[in-house]
Amino acid sequence: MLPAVGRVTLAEVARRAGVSQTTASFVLAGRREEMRISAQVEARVRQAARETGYRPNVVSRSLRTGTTQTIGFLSDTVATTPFAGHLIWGALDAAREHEHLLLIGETEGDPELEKELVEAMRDRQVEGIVFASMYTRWVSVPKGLLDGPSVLLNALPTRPCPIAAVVPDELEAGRAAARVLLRSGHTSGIYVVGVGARPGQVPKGVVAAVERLAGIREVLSGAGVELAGGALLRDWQPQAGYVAALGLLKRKPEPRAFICFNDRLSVGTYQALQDTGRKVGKDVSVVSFDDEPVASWLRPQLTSLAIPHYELGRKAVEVLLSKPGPVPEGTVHRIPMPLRERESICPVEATRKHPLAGWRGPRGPLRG
Amino acid sequence: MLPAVGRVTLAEVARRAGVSQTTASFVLAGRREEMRISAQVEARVRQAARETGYRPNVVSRSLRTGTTQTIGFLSDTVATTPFAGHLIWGALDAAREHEHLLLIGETEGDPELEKELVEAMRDRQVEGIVFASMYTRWVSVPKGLLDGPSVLLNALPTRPCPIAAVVPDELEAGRAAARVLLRSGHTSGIYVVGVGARPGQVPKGVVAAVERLAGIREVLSGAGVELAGGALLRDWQPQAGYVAALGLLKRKPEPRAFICFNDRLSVGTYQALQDTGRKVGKDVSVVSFDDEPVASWLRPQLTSLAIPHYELGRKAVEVLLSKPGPVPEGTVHRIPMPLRERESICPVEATRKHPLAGWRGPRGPLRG
DNA sequence: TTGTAGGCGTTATCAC
DNA sequence: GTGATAACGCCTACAA
Repeated sequence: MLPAVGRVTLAEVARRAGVSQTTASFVLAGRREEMRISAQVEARVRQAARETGYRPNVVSRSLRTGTTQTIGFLSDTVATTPFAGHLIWGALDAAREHEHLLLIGETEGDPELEKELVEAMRDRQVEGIVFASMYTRWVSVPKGLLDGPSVLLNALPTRPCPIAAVVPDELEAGRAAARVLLRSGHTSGIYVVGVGARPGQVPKGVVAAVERLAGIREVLSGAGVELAGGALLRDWQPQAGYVAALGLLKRKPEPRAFICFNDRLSVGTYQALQDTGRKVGKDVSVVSFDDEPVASWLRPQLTSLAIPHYELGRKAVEVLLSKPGPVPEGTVHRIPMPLRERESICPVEATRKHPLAGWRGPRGPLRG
Repeated sequence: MLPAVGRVTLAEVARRAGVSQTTASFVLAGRREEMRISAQVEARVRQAARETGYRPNVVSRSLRTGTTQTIGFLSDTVATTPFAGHLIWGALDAAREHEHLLLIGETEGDPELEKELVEAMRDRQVEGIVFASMYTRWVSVPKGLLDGPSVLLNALPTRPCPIAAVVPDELEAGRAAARVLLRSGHTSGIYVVGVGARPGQVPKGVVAAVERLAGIREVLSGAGVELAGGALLRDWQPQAGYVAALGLLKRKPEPRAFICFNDRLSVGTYQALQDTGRKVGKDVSVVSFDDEPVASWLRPQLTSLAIPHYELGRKAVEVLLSKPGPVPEGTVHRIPMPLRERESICPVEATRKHPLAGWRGPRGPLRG
């Protein structure tokens, strides 16, 4: 029944140092000066602590002070997306900088489980909860989350609520993708893979789809360019991308550029391009999102807008730990998505200054 | 200074129910019968608890009982390998089945950090610590890990110590890889990518390399077959695999099968094969290890021996929670690595019964 | 400058 | 059957 067998308590340290528990406590809390405790006594206490290998029992301290130095990290799934670990990694790093540890839980999107785990964490007196999604989406804030400090990570609340959210800046990423193509001279034959060409033609509930498309359309139309078409896909996996790309390749105007809404779709698109005898980065440009590891494994290497998982995780914890109070409804922190420029974009013609200048149709001078 | 603002305590419940705290405690602990408390009183207590939304404070309970219902999960890195999340996932599931939560930490392989985090976890009175590595390797058990219950996950201790280990059965996986090739008629021109053909020609410290190679050689030599060669690589990434495979393709006997020591090497090998005009699954077989997602994205899909991350994570927690005591030195639980048969193996000739029967040289009848 | 004592919310021992 | 009362280990107001 003895808890933590073998651990030495503060009382024991005090006894060995020949002082009261209070004195020992003050010394070890670094409040010697403040409490005007003699240096001699301090030395004795510290020595006793060292000799016995004393470590404060955080549980009892928590009970007394109400601060557990622990925060909860609750996500829908920690497993399925390869780079999701970086979310946790960032959170972990930020937490450690504040001398906190992370309690994690996985909800699998089950509201019942969500509630249960939120409670299990609050029962353990966590100082706050990060509620994370592995891909950016709208979530209904689970019961009990609002009972204490919390922050949404990679997720937006379906209904306005007084809790901050941290998400990638998908809108700006969409703009960046469009700019990459414009910069390299593309003005027609641009197709999107994963969503349709019109607003609203997106898989349900996927924030990234909506915002990326909006960013793309905004920049494109700003340059007087229109999307030639697209393929709305619910399943953003290579196989679906392959089939979709194959279909788009039969359309007119002939595709000169694909904006794939994630790297897996790009994998399929590459295969379709290869099967139809086209060369990525020469005949056709591909720009993608997410920057999973596979992006740099592909040949030619894929240009992609990276999801800043690590930074997202960090930021969430920092927001949580900095202002534990309620926050104006709709507070959203957007983290930039860095552009990783690689080899999947057709080279810019040196003399081409304006997006439209020098354009000579779908089969330009680059391919003779 | 009030901890957990707004939480109702047991005392409050007892007051509302008009009973003593003791009685309330017994009722809510389900010990009514044992304590011979009237059903009426029980009802009153339960109602009060329900009305107030009472939840026991786990921290104070922990202080009293010494059981925190929390275990620590410490790993070298949670982020870099895509499927590592499944380790955590398995651990999480097993933990939840025992009503435990997981406290996680990342050491980045830094011994100082390891020690710190082990202590931080023990300070929080975790009931045990899973010390995990993201790829199977030998680790020196960090200071303090042996001070309480613990288990090694995906790791083996460099020196014998009284702590159980849970690892994938790499030896058997090596055997399985070899059997796959023998079964399909390969008896020469078999090359390994990632390690050399001889025992000991492996990257330092990589358990998987040693054991997989041993398993392969055992089965092969049992069938009177020799490895034709290999390429010892320290960096098991696609680029290295590409270069290595290109090199091996110039060797004699001409390669008919590659055993790639992970899927990333297979990605590079596929590219080399393609660049030299060979077809995987027709001219050349490829069998691989790990079964990362990319294995099924490749065309043709890659046959690979999967690392059972989920099962590993589960098992570790189960071992930890089932026997919290010291364990005979050298206790190792080996989890089978399932073979995922896909399309990268040359089809077996229907009439071929024995591995050696019907073999007609490196360019057999399959390719005319 | 140091020590005494009370309390954080539970659980558990023992009287009544 | 029920209710004081004493821990668990730590922090801190207050007394000395």
